[in-house]
Amino acid sequence: MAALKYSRQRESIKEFLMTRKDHPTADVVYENVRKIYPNISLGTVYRNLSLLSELGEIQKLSNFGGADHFDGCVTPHCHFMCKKCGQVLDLETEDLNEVAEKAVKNFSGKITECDIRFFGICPRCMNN
Amino acid sequence: MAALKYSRQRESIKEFLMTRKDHPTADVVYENVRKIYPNISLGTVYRNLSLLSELGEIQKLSNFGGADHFDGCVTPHCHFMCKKCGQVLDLETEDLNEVAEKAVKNFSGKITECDIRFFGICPRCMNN
DNA sequence: GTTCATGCAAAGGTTTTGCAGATTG
DNA sequence: CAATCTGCAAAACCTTTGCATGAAC
Repeated sequence: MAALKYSRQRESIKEFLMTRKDHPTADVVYENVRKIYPNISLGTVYRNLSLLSELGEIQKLSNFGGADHFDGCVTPHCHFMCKKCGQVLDLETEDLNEVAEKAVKNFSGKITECDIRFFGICPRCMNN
Repeated sequence: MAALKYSRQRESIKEFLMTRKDHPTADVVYENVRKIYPNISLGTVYRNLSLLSELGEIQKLSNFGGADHFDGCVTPHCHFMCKKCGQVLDLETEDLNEVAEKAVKNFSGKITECDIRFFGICPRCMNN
């Protein structure tokens, strides 16, 4: 496995994700990190987002529809997507993964992960 | 809203999906329906898969990484994706959506849907 | 004959990749 | 100096769309 070397771009991407409580797409990350490193390329952003999520330092939220979203917070929690504005929010829930895995019947494979997502209208869109 | 007209292509796409218990991607649907209608185009397959899922006659599973998968069975059930072979399978579970929605705390928006997905190793890959 | 569906091909959006040069250790 | 990372651009991938023709009603 390749050794990891420091890169200021990667550091900046991670820092940016930490400061956001929404869950930006790669493109949004790119636009923002570009304010600090104007020459950074989209390819580098994608490469580092992939790398960071393999390392478990960020979370990749695949397929809430269009582009992937990224979450700087890796403690397990559920997500909610607003069908009106497309925003992805964190949800506070009771511990669900255990419950979910217990609910599976007659399966002879091995379950290693469970992902629960909610859809609906977000608080902000409720008032419009 | 536009009136719906019969098309043998749409019929064939739906029939094909009904006979499959796995959850093929648009591309697999295309390859198979092509055996019956060699001139059908990928665009038509996509258009009809979209239409059928809007009509509620099939289910679109856009949550598993790469291409979308389609399920001819519309009764609610959970899905499992094998991390080794990429196959998407049905899972038999207790009724979970209700449990899940009750577990949400302190949320002032409105939840209309909940989607639970499982990942791991499928029975077939366990034996290899 | 009007409307909708099709086939084709081009374009759209998102993500990955090859490569030469820059950076890190 | 060797290994990794970057910027750039091209390509890959999946899906949607415009348009002229064909099928359904």
